[in-house]
Formats: sequence, structure tokens, C-alpha cells
Amino acid sequence: MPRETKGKNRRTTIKDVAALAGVSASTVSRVLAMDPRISPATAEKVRKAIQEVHYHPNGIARSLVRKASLTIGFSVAQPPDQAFASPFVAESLRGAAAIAQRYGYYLMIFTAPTPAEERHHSLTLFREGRIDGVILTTARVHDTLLGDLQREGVPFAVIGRPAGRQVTYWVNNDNVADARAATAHLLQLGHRRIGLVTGPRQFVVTLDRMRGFRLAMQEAGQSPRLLAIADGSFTEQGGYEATQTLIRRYPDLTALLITDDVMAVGALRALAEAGRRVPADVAVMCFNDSLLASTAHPPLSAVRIPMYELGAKATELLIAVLAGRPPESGHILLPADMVLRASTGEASDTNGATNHATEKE
Amino acid sequence: MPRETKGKNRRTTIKDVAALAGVSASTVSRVLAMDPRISPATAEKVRKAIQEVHYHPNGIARSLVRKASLTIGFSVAQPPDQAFASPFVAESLRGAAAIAQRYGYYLMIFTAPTPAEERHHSLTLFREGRIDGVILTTARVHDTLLGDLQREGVPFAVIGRPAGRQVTYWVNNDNVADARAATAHLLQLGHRRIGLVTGPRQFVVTLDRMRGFRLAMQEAGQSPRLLAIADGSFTEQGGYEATQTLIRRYPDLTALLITDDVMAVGALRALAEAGRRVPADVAVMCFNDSLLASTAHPPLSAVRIPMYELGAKATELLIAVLAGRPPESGHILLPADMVLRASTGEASDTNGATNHATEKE
DNA sequence: TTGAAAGCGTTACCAG
DNA sequence: CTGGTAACGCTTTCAA
Repeated sequence: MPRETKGKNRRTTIKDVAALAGVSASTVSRVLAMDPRISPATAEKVRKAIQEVHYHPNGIARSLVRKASLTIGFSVAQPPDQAFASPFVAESLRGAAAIAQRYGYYLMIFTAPTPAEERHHSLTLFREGRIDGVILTTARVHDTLLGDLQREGVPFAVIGRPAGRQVTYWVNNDNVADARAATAHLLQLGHRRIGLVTGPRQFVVTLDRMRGFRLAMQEAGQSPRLLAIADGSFTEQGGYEATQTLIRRYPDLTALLITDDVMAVGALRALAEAGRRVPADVAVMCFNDSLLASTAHPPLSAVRIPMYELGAKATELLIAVLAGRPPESGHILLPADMVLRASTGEASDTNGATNHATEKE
Repeated sequence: MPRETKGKNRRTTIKDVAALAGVSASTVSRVLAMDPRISPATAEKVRKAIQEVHYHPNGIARSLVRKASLTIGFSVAQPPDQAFASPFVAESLRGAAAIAQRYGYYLMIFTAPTPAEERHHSLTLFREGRIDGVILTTARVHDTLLGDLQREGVPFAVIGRPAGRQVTYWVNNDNVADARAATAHLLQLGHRRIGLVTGPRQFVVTLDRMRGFRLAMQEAGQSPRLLAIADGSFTEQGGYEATQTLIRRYPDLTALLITDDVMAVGALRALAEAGRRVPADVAVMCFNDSLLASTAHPPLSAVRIPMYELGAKATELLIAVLAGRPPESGHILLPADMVLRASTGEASDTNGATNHATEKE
């Protein structure tokens, strides 16, 4: 009769442990929580029992009672068939995963092509109790998302600069300053006819970089009305098409600033097809600086955006908030370096994979 | 007194809805589950109440009682500071995310540098009830992981070919055949002194591709003892170093097969430094074919591994298993094409970004 | 220092 | 067709 022919193969629960150790479930729970007022003797007993039955506390039950999932959502604001193809997303996810893991948080990812879907997923996951907060990887210009999340009490941190003033937690590089510095660098090299290829204008990052470009050009005495700018999607093809448009309309450009390295690769293709040599005819400079930039032909000079760090910092920020110790300074600006390679005619070798001769701004 | 000054700002629960609609919680639950035997009238009442209080069922509570989290784990067998940097990981994750989302599953990702950690994370997440099953992205040669998971009853699907015979669910391309075809192609171009640069030998994929290489070389009458092979880590630097070693030891190589495109980019760097022109002195062919391969200099001929599809199919397989309708055929082999570009001297243009003139095997 | 009991928010069985 | 009630596995008062 003391045979244990009860459950078939239920996973072992806290009660099994309690029974085996001859204590109550509460006591087991306390041992697990390292409650100091448990006697060393019983603690030992319980621990042995836990070992014996291979007990693992059910995280779902815990989440239910604690009202916390220990899970962070990571929102990729792109169609699932593009997400992660972008080095920016992949790298910032890498940073987020590293930090989440370090602090004992789980990471749940979801993709959302449209703002509406991103809103829906973030809200639903939170309301269902599946995530405690969310990392957003994109800030759009006219976007009710952030306001909605705030209103609903969803904790979140943004990678990028939110358009409004009201958002508290975000991490970014200073895109206006960085784009301005990059443009200034091209000007300093002697270029005057500089074109800008940007991503979609619905993104704050696009507008910020455009603004930096404009500022530098104005400072150089260029009329803001005459600036050569074209936009495209954040893809190789997008960069290709935007560049084609731009160089057709402005055939005398001698330099191109491109706000994304994937797009820049497409720009190189367009330039090659048009018979323009880089950097002899047209100098090219881009943003991000993934492996793609250093292995392109020619290797691309780039503003090195700390993508990994952006993801990591945003996650740290969110975790601090979730842990109830929100940092006084809600946002962080990370510095971006400039990496000079052959595409602006300045690199010593032609394969810049390790040629990170950087120049602080 | 009919003022609702009850909870402070508790999220609304099924009971709130029940109270408002004047029915029991069970009834609300049934409406949610679209139980056919609920009367249209009450269903309507309940639905209105749900709208009114903005009710969202708590997913954690559901998971607890249903013993299913609707969540799939995605294991990245790499240190968090490398994960997703690999196009293979990024692309297969993309595929997994798309399918998971389509079937209403959530995706939880975790990184694990060592087999021990991968085992620990997979097992713990499952035992805690946080995931219903797991996608593994790497198959190692001597690996108890898969056996352990089976023993513990963790449903899983593998991207890649598991070493043992016992594993049921996996998706792969035929690496032996694909490597053999690639080598055969180089042979057909007239090369005889062909070197192989591979990833770490602990991975099944490495051994399979080595095997294919060997087979083709043997068929061409080469002594298997004299084959030029070097291995390195799956990084640009790994490819660089392995290639350096290889071309020093075998200075007369006229072609290189490299089992990864990130590594191939490093190989190009090593060749350039050694003063070998590609393809004039050394032809280069690689695997995977991400954007990196087509934008390298020169553009790399590659065996195009369907990375996205591998992730997608593995996820479909796992979801089928979780849904209780395990497919009769447990594993799937996807075909891989060959994309010929300038690095083997065959491309018409030098920028192969869209030059996917493929050749079926 | 420990135990009993009351939840956490659902679902599902058993009556009616 | 609908309502009570007992789980699901854990944490956390409240008592002792």
C-alpha cells in the first residue's frame, strides 16, 4: 500500500517533493525561495527530495501567481520575410538576447509588418500575461503605438529616437550629429555635389539623418532647395533603385551618403551598371557597418552604428524598469565612429575586413 | 453602492465578464472556445460584455490548465556574441518566425554556446512549461543532447542531419551530394588541385560536406590521403586563418571550396593578402549564399542552401507533431541550387546581386 | 520555524 | 444549454 502507483507519468510537482520530504508544500516553496527562516535541517531534507525526484518548478504556475512572465518581447517591425535579413535587426537582437539571458529573462520575438500589427501583438502578448514588457526596434514618425502602449501600461524601451517628447525609455545614437559628421567628412574631402540615399521617410531615423545631411550642406553654403535626395526600402533592391533615380536626375554627383549598408550594396550595383567608378567618379559612404560594408567592392566607408550595444542597452533599460528600479535618465545616446575604407578613397588596403582605423567624432 | 470601487486596476478577468453578462464563468469560457451548444442569445450578450470591459483572456492561466504554452523554443547553438551574426541562423530564424506566427505559436529564442548549456536550457524551459517543443539549429557529431531530449519526452525538430539513426524529425539539404556536386563542378572546370576549407569538425554538416568533397575527388582519381583540407570557426576570421594555413601548405592549389559564406569572405582576404587573384589564380566556391556572397569581391559562386526554408519546414514539422498529427515521413531533404558567379570565372557580370543564373543539380 | 488555506485566471467535468 | 466545482502548480498570508 505504500506503493506509488498514483499518476501515470505526470511531471513531478511541489507536492511530490513535499510528500517525499515529509513537509508541506509551503515549506518546499520557501526552500526554493531561499527563505532565511527555514531551518537548515529541513532545507537539507527538501533539497535532497528535490534532487531525488528531479523536480523543476513549473514556470507557468509561478508566472500566474506572481503576475510576471519573466519574458521580454522583441518586436521586429518588418514583414516576416524580411526580418533578421537586416544586420541591424540581427545585431540588436543579438545584444538583447545576451542581456536578457544574463538577467534571467526569456526573449519572445515577433514580427509585425505594419504599425497596426505591431500594436496588436505587443498589446495582446502583454494583456495575456505572456510578456512583461517589450523592446521596439523602430520608431515611426506618426505613430500612436507608443502612446497606446503607455496608456495601457505596457513597459517598453525603444531602439531609436521616438518622435514625440513623452516617451521615457529609449537608446539611440545621435543620428543628426552622425549624419552631419559623415557629410562634413565628404565635404572636407572636397566634394560639393553630394547625394543622399535614405530609407523610408516614415521612420524617425530617416528624418534625423536627412536633417544632419541638410545641416552640414547648409553650413557648406548649399541651398537646401537643391539637395539631391532619394529614398527607397531598406533592401539591396531599394538602394539600387533609389540610387538609379538619384544619379539619373543629378548626373554630376561626386559623392553619395547612404543611410544603410544593405542599401549601399545596392547603390554600388547601380553605380557599377551606370559605369561610375567608386571612388574615382563617385565616393560612397554608408551607415551601420556590418560585415557587408567591409567586404563590399570597394569596401565601404561607414558610420559604425553600435547595433549590438543598442539592443543590449535597451534591454538593460527595460529590465531595470521591470525590476522596479527605473533609471533616473530614461534615455541613452551611444557614440558612433567613422570607419574609412576605399569607397571614399582613403583606405590603405582594399580589403577592409579588419581595417577598423576609426576616427572619433 | 452600485459604484464599482472594487479592485484598483486589476486587469479584467473572465469573472468580470461573467458578472456583467449575467452568466457564469464557464459560459464565458465556452463562448471564447466557440462551443456550438451555446445559445446565440447568450453568446451575443457575452460578446458584448467582452467588448465593453476590454477583456483579454490570460494566456498564462490558460497554459496552466491546458498544459501547453503555445510556444516553441528556438535554440541558437552559439555564444550570444556570435549568434544571428551568421546568415544561416538569421535566415532560418526568419523562416521559423514566419511559420510559427502563421500557426499561432509564439517563438522563444535562446543562445547556448556549449552542448551542455543547450541541453540545460532546452530541458529547463520545457520542464518549466514555458515551451512545448524546441527547434535545434545544429547537429553535432558526438552529442547526447538529442537522446536526452527524447528520453525526457521533449518534442523537437532539427535543422541539419542528426548523427545517429534514432532521431525522427529533421530537415536538411543533402550535404554530401551538394558538396560532391560543387566539387565536381570545379573538377569539370579543369581544376585538379582543389582545397577544402571547412567549419569545426564537431558538426555533422562539416563531416557531410567533407565526405562529398572526398567522394568527388576520389571519383576524379585523387588519392584521399593527399587531400588539402583545413578547418576553422564559422567566422570571417576563421575562414581567413584556415585559408592561410591551407595555401601555405599547398601552394599549388588552383581552386578552393569553402563550406560557409562568412568564412569565404575571410578566405578572399587571405588570398588577396597572399597575392592570389580570384579566379585567375584560384577559383573559389562557397556554401549558403547570403547577400554576403553576391556582394563579395569577386562575387562568389555558391551552393545556395535554402536557409529560410529549412527553418520554416522544421517549424512546420514540429508544429505538426505538437498538434498530434505527426507526419509519416519524419525528415525532409530540400534541394540546393548552384549559383555561378565571377569567383569561378563564369559570371557574365561582376556584380552578381541579382545574377541568380542557377543550375539545378 | 512550519502548516493550512486561500487564491492566481482558466478550463472541463458533472449535474441538471 | 448552462452553472457549480474541482482542478492546474505554485506563492503567500495568517495562525500556531
